[in-house]
Amino acid sequence: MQKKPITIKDLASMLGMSKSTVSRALRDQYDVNPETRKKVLELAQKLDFETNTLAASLRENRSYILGVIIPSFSIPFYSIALSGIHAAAAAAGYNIIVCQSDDSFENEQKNVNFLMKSRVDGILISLSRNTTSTEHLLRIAQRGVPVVMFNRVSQQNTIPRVFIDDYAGALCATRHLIEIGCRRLAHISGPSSLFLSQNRMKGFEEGLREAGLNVDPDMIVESDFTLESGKIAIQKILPYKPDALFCVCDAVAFGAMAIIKEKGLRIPEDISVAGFTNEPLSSIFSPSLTTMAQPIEEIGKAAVDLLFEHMHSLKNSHIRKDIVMSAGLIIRESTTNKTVIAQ
Amino acid sequence: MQKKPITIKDLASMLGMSKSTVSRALRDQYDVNPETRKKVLELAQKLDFETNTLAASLRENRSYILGVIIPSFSIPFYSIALSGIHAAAAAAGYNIIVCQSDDSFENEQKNVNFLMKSRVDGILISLSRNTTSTEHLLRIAQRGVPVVMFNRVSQQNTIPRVFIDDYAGALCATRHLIEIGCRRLAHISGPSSLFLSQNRMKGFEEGLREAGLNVDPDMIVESDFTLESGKIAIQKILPYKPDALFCVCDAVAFGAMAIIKEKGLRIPEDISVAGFTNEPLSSIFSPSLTTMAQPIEEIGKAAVDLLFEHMHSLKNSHIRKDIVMSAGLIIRESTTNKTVIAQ
DNA sequence: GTGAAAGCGCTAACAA
DNA sequence: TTGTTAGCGCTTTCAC
Repeated sequence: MQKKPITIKDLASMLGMSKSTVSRALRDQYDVNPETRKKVLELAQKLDFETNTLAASLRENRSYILGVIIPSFSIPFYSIALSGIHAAAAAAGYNIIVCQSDDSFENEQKNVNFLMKSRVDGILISLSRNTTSTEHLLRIAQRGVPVVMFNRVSQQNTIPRVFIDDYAGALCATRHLIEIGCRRLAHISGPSSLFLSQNRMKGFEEGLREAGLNVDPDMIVESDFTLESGKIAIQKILPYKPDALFCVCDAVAFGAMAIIKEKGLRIPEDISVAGFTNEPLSSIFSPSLTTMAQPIEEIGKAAVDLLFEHMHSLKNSHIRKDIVMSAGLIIRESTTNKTVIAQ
Repeated sequence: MQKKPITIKDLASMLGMSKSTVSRALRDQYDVNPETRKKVLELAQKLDFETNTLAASLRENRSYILGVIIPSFSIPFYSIALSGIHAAAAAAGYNIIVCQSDDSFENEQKNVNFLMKSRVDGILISLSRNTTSTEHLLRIAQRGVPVVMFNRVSQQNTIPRVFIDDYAGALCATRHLIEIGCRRLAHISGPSSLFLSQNRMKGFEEGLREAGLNVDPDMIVESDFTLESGKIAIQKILPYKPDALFCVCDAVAFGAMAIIKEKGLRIPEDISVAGFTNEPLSSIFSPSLTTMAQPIEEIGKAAVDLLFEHMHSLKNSHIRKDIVMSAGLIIRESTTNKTVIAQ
């Protein structure tokens, strides 16, 4: 059973002063006699007093808490992004509540409602795979709670966004594959409902077109970002004998590579493989994985910064709408150009 | 700027009834005229009313929120454990606030204080590497807020714990390495301050003793669970020519294997490698990694269950103290017994 | 520099 | 079944 915690009222009566004086002494923004403050702080320390933030938030009408909604804790990208978000929020005196949608739109709506009920001061969200509308977000934005989408953002840009230029990144990776001599390029895409997947797909297709290559629908298979889905997708593609594979993310590439090796094909000699994200393990996988590196922690930090801009903005000040970052090509063994190496 | 949200008072005045009736109608545990309830719910729906949980929690003296403290979001184990914790908590109508200590004792204490100030109903914690005392936890337990340690638990058992039998797991892995013919066994351990590391180390040592092998201190090097630290540790060990390596976790094993391969040594022919955890990638790493599989989500769920037991327990009821689970050996390529295979 | 008093939004006696 | 009232712990006018 929970014991009744000490309150400022307790402190006040023990010290023979009023609640208000104790309250003021506890924070350092008011004129309080140094003597008085000292006494208060000493007793508070001694009795392990802790301000009830529930009460303070209720009174102040702000909680110093940010809500974060992610598809899943288990996706490495979000683990890292959360570190960045947590750090940036903490630096500004904010704490975070993290919810996961499990890629369900219904859960995502529930998460939003929960965060609203909890009176968070702002919300960061990476959309679920099944989210097709952003009405639930517009609604809360209209209620005055700022929202920022990050990574998995929607196409419509009424709500500020922080994301990677996925189109350019995919184009870059595709050009690289073509430059090293590949001609039969395959792509394992992400869920087609996501703007992010669409853009990486478009970048891939543009890369092919640029080089005068055909886009073969049989060589494009959808995944759900998981290792397992990568394994399944590549099996559908292999019969068409690709000489290169561009994957929507590293995890999918890992799964695909496992199967490719299992079938006795060599990477990169028979098939070159490129991923997207640059997960920690991609540098030590065998072969190490060529990939488009994303500044993950920075994305998290940027999302928090942008949220603060919108939280503190006056009506007429100039604030950023979107922040677009770029991914950088890291060439590793999975796409090494054997001809070049031989020289 | 945040607009004033609708309150029950607003609803009451619009409907011409009292706050309490509205409050009662909104929850379904009171006798309220079905007609009345219907009207209230309809208006609430229409106006997007959302109970202010800050106020409700303050009044009810309970928040329906569990606090979770983990060393880092970026450790895969915790990503998965969080999924389990989140699901188990949600099933019981609880939400979670997650804090990371970044393996700093100071941060851990700050996290505890923050959660106490936020009036969470219970706390789940995996200790930071630098936590040597559990006084901060005993203090809050005494204040009536139940605490459960999971995974990284302390040796002292005043506080309920959920953990793996690390000693038995390590012993099992070590026996396996010896059974396949290895004689010069090395160990990359975790931070020696952690009970978990100590137990895995003891299990390793016992395995050697059982087989009449010496424990060579030069072949035991400490890591901090990261891939990088595994790379560094193995370099110190290689000069002593081990024929087997037992790592405190899979990430460390991945790092070590990368270096072993770089040096031109073969796995498992020259060195067999075993890990601990069974991370998703260990099955598709090259070579795939032999490891002690942990039921990670179940650990998270068990921790939540145990916390609820302590939260709801009457003084005299029988409640569990510790929950100990066991890890299971998964044999893969990194320790394949070549002699056997050749048959 | 300090105190008295009101009120944030909600729930729960107690009355009616 | 519904209303009245008090109060959770805090901050903040407004006096003094």
